[in-house]
Amino acid sequence: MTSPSPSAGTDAIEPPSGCPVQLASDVLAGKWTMLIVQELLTGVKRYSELQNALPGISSKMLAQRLRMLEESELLTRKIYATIPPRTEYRLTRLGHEIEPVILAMTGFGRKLAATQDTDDKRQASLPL
Amino acid sequence: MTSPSPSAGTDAIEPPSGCPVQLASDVLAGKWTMLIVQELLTGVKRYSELQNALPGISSKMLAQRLRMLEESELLTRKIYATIPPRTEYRLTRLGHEIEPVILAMTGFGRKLAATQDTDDKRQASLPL
DNA sequence: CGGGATCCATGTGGATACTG
DNA sequence: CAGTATCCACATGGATCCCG
Repeated sequence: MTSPSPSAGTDAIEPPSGCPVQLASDVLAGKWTMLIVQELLTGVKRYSELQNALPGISSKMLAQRLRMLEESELLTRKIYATIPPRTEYRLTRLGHEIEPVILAMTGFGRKLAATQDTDDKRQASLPL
Repeated sequence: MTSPSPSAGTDAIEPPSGCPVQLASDVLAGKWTMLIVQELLTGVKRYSELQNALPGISSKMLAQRLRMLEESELLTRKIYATIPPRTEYRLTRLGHEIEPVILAMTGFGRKLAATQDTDDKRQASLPL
């Protein structure tokens, strides 16, 4: 990335297959995935806690995303066979590696919001 | 994030609306968006260069994403009304702010790949 | 409480063809 | 070269009902 050599021989093109960015966004895609991870980043959460923290999510989507993240080994599920049942979701070590992504997206999201805020025409002709 | 206080009074819940992460992933979502930005991060690119660098993308998707990114002020389009026509795409300053996100995702993507690689049962019982 | 199953509306994205 | 237009297949995701 940092080597600006346009005609380097070793890196042919860089197809989507095998591209780390593609792998990551493949797993993190989906409307709620990032938000779920963001919640889990603050600690262990139960199913109902997640559902409560994510206003608007349906139980289907929550369960689905949770399962996806589990299959990708980003979180673990701990089931307490009690009555009433209780399930705890906890990020794995790999799951915690998502934090820099969340952080970066938070930073960018803020700049995006700030830009759209100061977006009125008063200085639309600012140089690039 | 770093304050583990579960019952802090100032942060009620954090609905998806207004959440920076949601804003960012809203703009960066889409199958090819990240890859396009990644290409543009290395410098100015023409339409055909992008299409060439992104094997499998259709002209429709490329144009569509490019327009989206332009509307979000993440890139600018410079059209040369020559024959044959020539269009150059260049990230804006705001667009370059995506780089940390790409970098973070690259890092995570690599760890993901490495984990899936060393995923055979030989040490499935490693501690979290 | 923590889901699974089903149905369905919409969005996303691919293929193809056409244009300035 | 740099797109646009149209059609269509499939994936995403919401609503609702049901179950252990």
